[in-house]
Amino acid sequence: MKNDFNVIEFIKEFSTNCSKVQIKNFEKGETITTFLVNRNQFCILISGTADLVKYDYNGNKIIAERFSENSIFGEIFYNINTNNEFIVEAKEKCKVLLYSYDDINEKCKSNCKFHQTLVRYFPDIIISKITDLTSRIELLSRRTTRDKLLGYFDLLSKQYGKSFTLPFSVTELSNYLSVDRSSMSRELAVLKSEKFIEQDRRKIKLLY
Amino acid sequence: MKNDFNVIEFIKEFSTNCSKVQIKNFEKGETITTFLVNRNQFCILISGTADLVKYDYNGNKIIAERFSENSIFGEIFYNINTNNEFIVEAKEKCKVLLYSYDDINEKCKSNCKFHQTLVRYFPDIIISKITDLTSRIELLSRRTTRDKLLGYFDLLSKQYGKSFTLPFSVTELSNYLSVDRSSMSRELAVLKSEKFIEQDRRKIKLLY
DNA sequence: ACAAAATTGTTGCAAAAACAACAGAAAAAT
DNA sequence: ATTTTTCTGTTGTTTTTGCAACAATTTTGT
Repeated sequence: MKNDFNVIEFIKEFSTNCSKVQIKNFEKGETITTFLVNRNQFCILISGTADLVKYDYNGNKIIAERFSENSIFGEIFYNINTNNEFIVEAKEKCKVLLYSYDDINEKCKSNCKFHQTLVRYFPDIIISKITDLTSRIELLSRRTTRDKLLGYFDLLSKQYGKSFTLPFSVTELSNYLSVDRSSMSRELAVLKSEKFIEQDRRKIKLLY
Repeated sequence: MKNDFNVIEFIKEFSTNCSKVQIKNFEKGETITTFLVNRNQFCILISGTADLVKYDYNGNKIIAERFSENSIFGEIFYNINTNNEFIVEAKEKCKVLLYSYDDINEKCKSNCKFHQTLVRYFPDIIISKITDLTSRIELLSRRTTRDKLLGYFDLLSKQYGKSFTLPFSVTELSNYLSVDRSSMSRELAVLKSEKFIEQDRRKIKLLY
């Protein structure tokens, strides 16, 4: 029940005339939304890839989260108190569902299929998001670049096995792990020289 | 609706004879639960303080999250795939509600008040958890100890103003920010010498 | 009230990460 | 097809962090 639910199916079901839903398309590089004012926006990425990014005062880019098909995001999940400007950037063509979330139980006038399905599955959708965030916290709490890399490779290997292609470019990965790119590159070189991994750009093979 | 909801009230309302709910007490230092097997446990901290902790292979303690009254936690929020052992430790006397979560819509036989309320408010409860986790990610993604400290002080000052008492001991704070205690202590000394803050143990005053 | 244990602040030193600059490779744009 | 831009790997240098050890203070336990 929890894992075989496909948001896409859910999207297909909703009646497109639901007054509280908008579907928008974005081109690569466009800003999908910013987390500045509290519009209670709740979004589902129907297709494409997007990043939740922030720039610190040094100009370092931080990729706080990466969204892919079926990911959920939006202002409702973000504490607007902080004075950090987050931006959701489309990495490629994206189709996004935008929903104005006030209360899960507040439906549109017609109580359409979309709302019925949303109420039914929202808890599960959102629990899996928490799961993701918890893993992310575990990763970021690691102290060394090496541990972050190995921890991240671990997560990927659970899904794809010993050989996989990073969902990030090397530069983006460093932003995702919140470390300096060249330092990370140096650490990758060490891991290679120690025969822990093979790596060529995005292609990684774990040798342990 | 979202923010004035009090889980305690919700607890008071539920009929204690709900077959899917357990209430347990824990003494300081006791392990409330571990995230090792997938029992789909969902917990609410009714009173007390507890930490979600992990120890890395160097013996460094990591406080992944701190729970206080009304916090929710449990295995359902944790990706059991990772080979990291997390423990929820009681920091003081704790009263905990344990609920076996299969599906939010699967109620007990009597469809008691607890289940009615849970279904009604679960989305809001859980959204506020995501908000907390997102802030935490922002904090951990900061690269320097100084930025982490200032970022954390920022969060606290939003709530308490320029003067406040840390909810952590200095040692615990370093575990929470995932930095070395002595390094953090050194950085605090620098912030003091630069007249950015005043600090004496848990007492902090921001001078900016 | 006293002893034991834990916490705190400090410092020297070693290790790691950030910063900066550069050349070659790949990707994107025209 | 060619130019421009971005990405990648590398390395020297500086800065920051981690580690270790210690004394002083505070908290805890008996």
